[in-house]
Amino acid sequence: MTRDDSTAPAASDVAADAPTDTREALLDAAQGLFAERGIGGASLRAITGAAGANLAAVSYHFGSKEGLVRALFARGLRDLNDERLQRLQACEAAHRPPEVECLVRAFADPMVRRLHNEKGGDFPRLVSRVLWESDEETRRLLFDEFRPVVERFSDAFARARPGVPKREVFWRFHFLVGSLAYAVGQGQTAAHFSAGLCDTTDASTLIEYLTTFLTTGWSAPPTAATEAETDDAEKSP
Amino acid sequence: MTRDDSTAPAASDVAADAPTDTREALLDAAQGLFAERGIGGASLRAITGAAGANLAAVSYHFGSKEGLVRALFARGLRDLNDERLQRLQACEAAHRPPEVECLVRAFADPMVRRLHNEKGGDFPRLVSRVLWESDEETRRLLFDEFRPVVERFSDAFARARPGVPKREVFWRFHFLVGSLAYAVGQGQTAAHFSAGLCDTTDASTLIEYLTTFLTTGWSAPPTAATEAETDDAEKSP
DNA sequence: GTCTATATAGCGATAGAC
DNA sequence: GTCTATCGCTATATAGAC
Repeated sequence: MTRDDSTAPAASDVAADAPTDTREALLDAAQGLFAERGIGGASLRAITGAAGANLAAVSYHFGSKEGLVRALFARGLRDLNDERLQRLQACEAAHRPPEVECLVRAFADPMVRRLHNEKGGDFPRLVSRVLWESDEETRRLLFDEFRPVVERFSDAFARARPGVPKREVFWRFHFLVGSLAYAVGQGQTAAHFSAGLCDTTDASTLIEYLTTFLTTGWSAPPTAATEAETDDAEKSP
Repeated sequence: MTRDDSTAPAASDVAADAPTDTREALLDAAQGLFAERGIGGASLRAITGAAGANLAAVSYHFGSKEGLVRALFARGLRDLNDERLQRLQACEAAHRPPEVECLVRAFADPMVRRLHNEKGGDFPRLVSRVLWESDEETRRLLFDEFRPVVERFSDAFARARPGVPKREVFWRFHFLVGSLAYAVGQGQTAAHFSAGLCDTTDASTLIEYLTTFLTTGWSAPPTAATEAETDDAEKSP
């Protein structure tokens, strides 16, 4: 009898190198091309071509282009949302109420750091692009998965700056998102206009500059209202 | 002989109601649809349909879709650039060096105010969208007309904050542009996540909140560098 | 699971009648 | 200046062979 049946594949010629061979390749290629050209601007032909797959593979694995986008958001946001919320909890554990700088870093840092990960480095740019995307339905796909994070952070910022009316807190958070998304998605524009002085590949400097600017912006007292603006704070006019 | 030739159009059946009849209608319709759906997302068929014109009218008046975009940028940026530069000069005349808040308002106010002009109110949204547009060539069309304004303002901000290294000035200006463009182009998103608390139609409040946040952000001292960062200021480390 | 071939639809651009 | 008609191209999606 031969004992080498223990070394034989024994009914399992499972995945060659990845969870599924072409599925991940399609997701990676799509992430890069969507980030570069926008979702409307990257065709399935370009994506399947870059992934070394056949055009019909998208329909097989994801059903449609929208299914591909949805799978992409789900894959990328799971990690990003988790990390942001985890760091938010750390801020809340460290100080009560949490400190603004800690919240700014908790929101911005996971995004900026991912910019230069070898794996999935295009995801922040994709998110940035979709925030401005023309198609309302595509934005909704992202927002549905994003909403819990937005609500938790808005809430934390409101507790960190109890003197600022809720409405202004929302706007400030909106300004923060805009700065971050533009920095992440259009860093090349900064490099362009600054004649190379702004270095897109230097994530550490970018996150420090962002934190300085945004944290200080949050430190501003509430904007004096032209009329009665007594939301839930600032008793005296 | 009939004398009614004097009542005949006599060589001047000039413009019915506008500089050129359909040309302006095409520009207005294109501005609205480009702002709403993006340049790639708005077809010439949709634009000519909205303008009540024929599909071939775009080719006749502008040569191509790109020619239409170019004419749109030229029409809108002429006024916007002029107003921004004029207000910048006013800041420089009032104080030497100019004050940061004056510069922030000079840059942001002309954009926000246009949001609710009956005429051309879609132009700020168009600019915001194109800043993120996939197509590099389209962005270049905008940037070429935008560059003088960017350079003048970067320079003025550098003089207003002489303690901040040039590189950080560029990044801060980049953050400012991102906040402004996102607020202008995606105000509806703020309204959405704030459950209506952020009112997109209230330009006055938006400009005040923006000015508060950005001016305070600019007031931050230079970010402490991890290594020697002696650009042109901050002599002592 | 992966391929070829094709159905269906929309795009920008243009020639030529009026 | 404005229209109709059409060319040439590319898109997504899918049916059916392997």
